[in-house]
Amino acid sequence: MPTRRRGANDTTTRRELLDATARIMIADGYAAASARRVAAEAGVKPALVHYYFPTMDDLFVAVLREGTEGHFGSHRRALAGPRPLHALWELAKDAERNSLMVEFFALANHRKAIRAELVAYATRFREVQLTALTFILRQYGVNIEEFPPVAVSLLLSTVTTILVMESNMDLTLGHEETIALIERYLDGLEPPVAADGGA
Amino acid sequence: MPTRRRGANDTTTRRELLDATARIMIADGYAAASARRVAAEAGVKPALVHYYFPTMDDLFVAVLREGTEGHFGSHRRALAGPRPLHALWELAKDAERNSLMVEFFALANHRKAIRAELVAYATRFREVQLTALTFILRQYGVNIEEFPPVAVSLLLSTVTTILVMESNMDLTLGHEETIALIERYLDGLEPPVAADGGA
DNA sequence: GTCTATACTTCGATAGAC
DNA sequence: GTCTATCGAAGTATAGAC
Repeated sequence: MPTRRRGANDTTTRRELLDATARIMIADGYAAASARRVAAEAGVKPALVHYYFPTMDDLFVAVLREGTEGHFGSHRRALAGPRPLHALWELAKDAERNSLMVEFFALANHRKAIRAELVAYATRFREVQLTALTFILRQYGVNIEEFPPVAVSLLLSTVTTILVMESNMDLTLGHEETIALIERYLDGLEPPVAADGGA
Repeated sequence: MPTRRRGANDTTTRRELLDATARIMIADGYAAASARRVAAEAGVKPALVHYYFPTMDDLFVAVLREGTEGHFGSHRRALAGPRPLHALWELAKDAERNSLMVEFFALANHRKAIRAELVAYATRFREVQLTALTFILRQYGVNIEEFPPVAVSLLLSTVTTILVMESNMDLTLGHEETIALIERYLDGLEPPVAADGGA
């Protein structure tokens, strides 16, 4: 189901509206991303926002959906490298992406269209990561009864999301220690020298 | 520094305004907690909201601050019982409280007064829990170089916050497994039979 | 495709009667 | 302490000219 819109999909103006929206959401929160503000940030007039995106929900859904595509690509590349667990962790730590996702979580709390899109995305993402982690953890000899891949997937993204939420308000007490704890654990599973083949 | 207000502190109307605000925030998000809506929920007229709380920020700060007091009490009681780690975990899982705190996190992203209050609260809370956990983990024979209490504190509240955020939008993939993983770990440290005294 | 102009809604906040 | 009435700002969205 494509995003509802009037304007063509590959216009540069459309692209700039999407980028402007994401920038504003990251910098000042979703509440600041009004049609007027988005238009100003993109250098056009407010009515043009509604030309490309009939409602603001359509705009937010498009930002989420099209940002998501790029993220799945990064995820695939992370898994293809020599230390996939570390690469996943680095990807999960991305501050801008996490800030944006936190805004979408907040938005989804009271906007049905966005909630549906976010749930679809998050479910698909966790399923993809689940498949990959099942393979990786097994390869590293982890007891996957004890550490179910789906739980590991959730923990990875969970912790980084909160760390970013807190950092955004200069609340960093305990962050360093938590990151070090997790990275010690990852180093234990997946040492710097690339371990390929069986456990 | 007391909350800025005009009306007296112990009025039942004032109390009802605070409760109404919290209920609305939990049910429909902070954006739904307008002066008009809060007044309707409390059964009074909108102007009265501004009589007790000159600005909406004053209202939100009061909800946060006065809800916080009760939470510190629950926390103290949790620590006094026979299985403090499990009690802390159960407390952290409280869905309503987490929903409310998620709303405050979102609010804090673009409201300075609320950010300041939230940071003060979260810092104080983590410090209190740090002191308690340092004692408890040492008692249980945990290597606190490897598992710094401040990191354990952060992990406990982090995971439950995200689980509630996700549950609120019916996204529960992996939740069961993650909770089971953590509870297995807690059971290992703090078995059902009350272990008092040294490691 | 982009603009001007504007209708309509909802919000926070205040003045002043009771 | 609570109400009625209202102001001004900001938001979404649309109509219609260019």
